[in-house]
Amino acid sequence: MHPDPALAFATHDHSRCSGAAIAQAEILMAARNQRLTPVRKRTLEILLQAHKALGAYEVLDKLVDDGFRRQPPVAYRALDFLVAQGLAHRIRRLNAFAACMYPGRVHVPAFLICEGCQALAELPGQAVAEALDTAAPVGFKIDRLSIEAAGLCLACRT
Amino acid sequence: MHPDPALAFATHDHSRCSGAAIAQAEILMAARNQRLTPVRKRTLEILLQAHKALGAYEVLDKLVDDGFRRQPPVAYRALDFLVAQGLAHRIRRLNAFAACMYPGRVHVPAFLICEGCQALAELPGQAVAEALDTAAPVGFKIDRLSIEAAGLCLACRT
DNA sequence: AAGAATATGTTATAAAGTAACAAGTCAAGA
DNA sequence: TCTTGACTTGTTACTTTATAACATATTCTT
Ligand SMILES: [Zn+2]
Ligand SMILES: [Zn+2]
Ligand SMILES: [Zn+2]
Ligand SMILES: [Zn+2]
Repeated sequence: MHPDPALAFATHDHSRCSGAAIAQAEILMAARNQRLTPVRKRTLEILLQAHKALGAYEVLDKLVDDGFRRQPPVAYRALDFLVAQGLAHRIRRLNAFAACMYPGRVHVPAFLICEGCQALAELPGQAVAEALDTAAPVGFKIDRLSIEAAGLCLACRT
Repeated sequence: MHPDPALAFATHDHSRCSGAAIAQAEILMAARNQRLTPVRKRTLEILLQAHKALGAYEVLDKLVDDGFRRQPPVAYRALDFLVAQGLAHRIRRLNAFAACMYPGRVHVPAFLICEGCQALAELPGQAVAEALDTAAPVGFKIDRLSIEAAGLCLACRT
């Protein structure tokens, strides 16, 4: 994943994308009295370093490389924690997870998924959410919103 | 599912909702030289008569009552056909399916899911899609879009 | 009637996600 | 310091969701 949606589909030095995010997550979790334990931290790193959304079992495979056991709850617990804390999002179209690009900030995530290169971009979807609120019947109160678009990025179309 | 989103969360005579839709599907499939075979037709009826989105295995259970065999491909094939023809939509948040309320018409479906009563409403999401297109990076071409909101309808909030 | 395309029957398996309970860790209060 | 309670992890087993693969049947075209 990439902090700048415009760069998500462009080649770039990706290693720098994830460095600061971990540090920020540490601060955020300390402020909330939540524990960013080794599995959780490593899971977040794995998501941050990926160029795409990762399935729980893909994450699990990478956790195994770090000495954790290959058992689904290991991955799901860590992922569920990250999602609950807003450090990651679930991408339902893909049965997958991705690190949040705006951790600690109130936002409505919207995702663009390139079906050519699998790259994923998270956009601020506030305007999208407002358009939906306008269209919704009076009285319906939206709690959680998934906005997921599949398509082709500029590079993959040419 | 309900033709009028405003009525989706209100009690009403539901049997009338599905009657015309089947006839329209027949016409539409004939026009496209597609075959609305017995399983497919029955599957569509099942979706139309439900007050909520149905999982493939829920559909399968109902197909069994009609004499079809309880084998996953039976349900998935029929559902996949309906989705491909735009007669049904897949609701990814729920791993479920729902009959389309605007079959044969070009539209961007947006869904409201009540977590109290499980009722589902399909709204025209064109405005929502335009808001997302505006927010997307230049060059990204959206093919398919999922807009799914979970929340509480008026009745379930009170 | 023959051949091609489409649809269905059937078996088996893959992929994704969760329940349940035991055991360990940690930090606050007695 | 010891105890207690909350949280976290280890582990087994299982449920739910979805698809691959191949045989058979039906329908459409020539
Ligand atoms: Zn986010
Ligand atoms: Zn691409
Ligand atoms: Zn529709
Ligand atoms: Zn409701």
